[in-house]
Amino acid sequence: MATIDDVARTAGVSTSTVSYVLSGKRPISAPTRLRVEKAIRELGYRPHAGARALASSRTQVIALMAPLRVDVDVSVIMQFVTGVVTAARTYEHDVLLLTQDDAAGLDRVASGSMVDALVVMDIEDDDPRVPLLATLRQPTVLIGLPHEAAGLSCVDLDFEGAGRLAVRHLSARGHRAVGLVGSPPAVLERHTSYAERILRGFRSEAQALDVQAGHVACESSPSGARAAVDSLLAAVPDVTAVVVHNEVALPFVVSALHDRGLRTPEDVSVLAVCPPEVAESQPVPLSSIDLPAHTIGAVAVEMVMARLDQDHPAETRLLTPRVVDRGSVHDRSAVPEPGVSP
Amino acid sequence: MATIDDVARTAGVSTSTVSYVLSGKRPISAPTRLRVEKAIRELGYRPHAGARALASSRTQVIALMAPLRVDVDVSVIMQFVTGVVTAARTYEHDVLLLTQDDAAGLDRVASGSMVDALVVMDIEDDDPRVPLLATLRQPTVLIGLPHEAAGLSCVDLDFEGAGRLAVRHLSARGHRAVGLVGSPPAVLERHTSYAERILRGFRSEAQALDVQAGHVACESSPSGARAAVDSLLAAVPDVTAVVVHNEVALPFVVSALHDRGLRTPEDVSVLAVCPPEVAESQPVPLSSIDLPAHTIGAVAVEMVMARLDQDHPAETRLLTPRVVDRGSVHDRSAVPEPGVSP
DNA sequence: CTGAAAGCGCTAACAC
DNA sequence: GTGTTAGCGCTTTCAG
Repeated sequence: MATIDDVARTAGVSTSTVSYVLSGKRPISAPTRLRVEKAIRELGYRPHAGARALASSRTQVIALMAPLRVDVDVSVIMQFVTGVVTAARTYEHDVLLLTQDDAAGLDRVASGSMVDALVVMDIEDDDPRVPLLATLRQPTVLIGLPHEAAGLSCVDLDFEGAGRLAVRHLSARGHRAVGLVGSPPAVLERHTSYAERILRGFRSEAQALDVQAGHVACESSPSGARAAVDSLLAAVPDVTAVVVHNEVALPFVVSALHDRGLRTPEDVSVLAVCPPEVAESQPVPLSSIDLPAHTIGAVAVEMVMARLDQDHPAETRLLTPRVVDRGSVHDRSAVPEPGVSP
Repeated sequence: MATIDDVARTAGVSTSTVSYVLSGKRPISAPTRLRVEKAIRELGYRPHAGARALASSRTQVIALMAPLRVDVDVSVIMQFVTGVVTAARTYEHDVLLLTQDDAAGLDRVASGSMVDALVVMDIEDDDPRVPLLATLRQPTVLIGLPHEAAGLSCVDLDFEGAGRLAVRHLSARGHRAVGLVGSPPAVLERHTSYAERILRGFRSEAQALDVQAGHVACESSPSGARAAVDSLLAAVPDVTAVVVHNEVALPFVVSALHDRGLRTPEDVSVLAVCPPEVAESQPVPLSSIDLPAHTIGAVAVEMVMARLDQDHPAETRLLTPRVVDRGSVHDRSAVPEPGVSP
C-alpha cells in the first residue's frame, strides 16, 4: 500500500502538502494540487484509517446500536438503519453496527475511540444505557425518549401527539368508540417509551373529546392478533374504529376483524401507526399515521453531526405526526344515528 | 483518556509489558500481570483502536455489505446480519455495515484499512463486485455463488439441491404436478444466483422423476401473488403442490389459493423455502425447506476468520437443505388415483 | 521474564 | 503557498 510519503515523493512535494490537498484545510496552488492528485491516482493511494484516527482523533465512523428485539418489526428497524447509514455517508462517515443490547458494546467502541459519535435505538423509559452514554466524550443521540435524557439529544416521532391525533381524526369522522391495538405485553413491560406515550395521548384525547376508548396489548402473531381483537370487542362492543400500533400484527388484526364479520372500513375503520411502506403493502392499503423511520434515522445523524462539527447543544426533537388517508377510515359523520349498514 | 504509558507508569512496568499482558503474546509473571491489571482497572484504560490498527495492521472490524434491495425480504437480510454480527463478536470483531450496493464502498473500507475482512451478501451470477474483491488484500467471503468466484470463498444454502429436494419430497408424497412460485422478475433479471439455482434443481429433478413442473416469477406484493397463482393454475391446471420461494409473497400466495377455493393442504400442498421463523409465523404454519440465514451469516464469519488467522485456503460451502414438516404438505400417496376430494 | 526503542502513517503546529 | 517535524498510542523486534 502506498503511503502519504510515497505520494509526496512522486509528486515532488512534502507530506504536509499532500495532507492539505486531501483535507482542504489550507490553500494549495492549482499546479501542485494537480500534481498531487495525479500521484494519488497513479499510486491508488488511500489514507490509512487508523493512522488518520490516531493523528486527528477522528475515525469517520459512528456507532449504531440497533437491538433486534423480538416483538419489534425488523422492517421498521431496517428503515432506521438505512436512514442512519445513508445519512452518515452524507457526512463522510461509515456505520459500525451493534446489535446486542448492552452498555458494554457502547463502552467498548466509544472508549476504544472506534467511533466519533453514537446513535442508540429502542430506548426504554429508564434505560440503563443512558447513564453510561452520558459519560462518554462522544456525542450521542437517542432514538426514543427516556424518562431522564441526562443531557443527551433525542429524536423520535411524537407518539403522544400521534395518539391524540388518532383519536381526533377518528372523532372528527363520527367515531365515538375506538380501540387501540398496541405493542406486545413484553414491550410494555420493559417500558419502551413509545408504547406508553402513544397510549397516554390516546387516552387523554379520548377523555377530552368524550370518546369511549379501549386499549389492548397485542402479541406479534396471528393468534395474538385474534386474541387482541376478541378482547377489544369484548371491552368495547360498539367499537367502530381501531388504531393499530403493531406492524407485525397489523395484517392479522385486519383479517381477524373480517373473520368476525366486520368489514373494513364499513363496519370498523382501521388506522395504522407504522411506516408508509408497511401501510401501503397490506392486502388492502391502510390509512395511517406515518412513522417516518428512515427520516428519524437521518435526523439522528444530522443531530449528532451538528454536535460534533459545531458543538451544537443537545436537544430533543419530536417529529409531528400526520395522517395519510388510504381509505381505511370510514366517515360516519354523515350518518346522524349509528344505524344499520346498507 | 489513559494511555498505555499511563498504565505502565502506575503499574511500575514498561509499556511493552502492558502490551503483552493485553495480548498474551509472551509469558508474564503472575505478580506483574496482577499489578498491570489493577492499573488498567483503576484507570479505566482502553487501547486506542486507531493506534492499535496502525501498529498491528489489524482493525478488529469486518465489513458487511448488506444491500437492502427491494424485493428481498428484510427479515431474511436481518437474519444474515445478526448471524454475522453475533459470530464476529465471538472473534473479537465488530461489524461495519455497508448498505449501498457498490464496489466503491468496499474499496473505500478495504483500501483504507478500516477492516480486516469482508462479507458480501446478495451476490449475482456475474457480480461486478467480485473482480474488485479479488484484488483486495483482505480476505472476503461471498454469501451466494457467482459464476466465477475468482478465488474467493463462498457460502450459501445449496439452492439447486433445495430445488431437487422439494420435488423429491413432493413426488414421494404422490404429487405428480407441482409449481414453483419464485423470486420477483427483477431478481431473476439481475441473475441473482439463488433464483436460478433453485429453478435449475427444481426442473432437473422434475424431469428425472417425471413430474409435471411449472414455474412462475412472482412480484413481492399481494397482487403479484394473485397474478402468479393465476398464471400457475393456468399453466398447470392439475397442480397439487406449490413450492414458494418468496418470503414477502408467501402469505399472499396462500391466501390467493384459498380465494380460488383451494384449501391447504387438502387441495394444494404448500412447501415454502424460507427461514424457519417465517414459515412458523404464517397464519397457518407451513412446511418448509429451511433457509438458515443466521447460520449462513455465522459460517461466513468463521470462514473469513479462518482465512485471516490460519490463512486457510478459499473454499465454497453449500449447506445441505432439509425439509421441516409443519403439516402443509399433504400425503397423496395413499390415494391411488387423483379423485374427488371428500 | 522484562525493558528500550524503532516504527506504523498521518495531522497540524510551527517555520519560512 | 510550501516544507519540517513532533507527536498521536500502540506493537514488536532486539537486548538483556
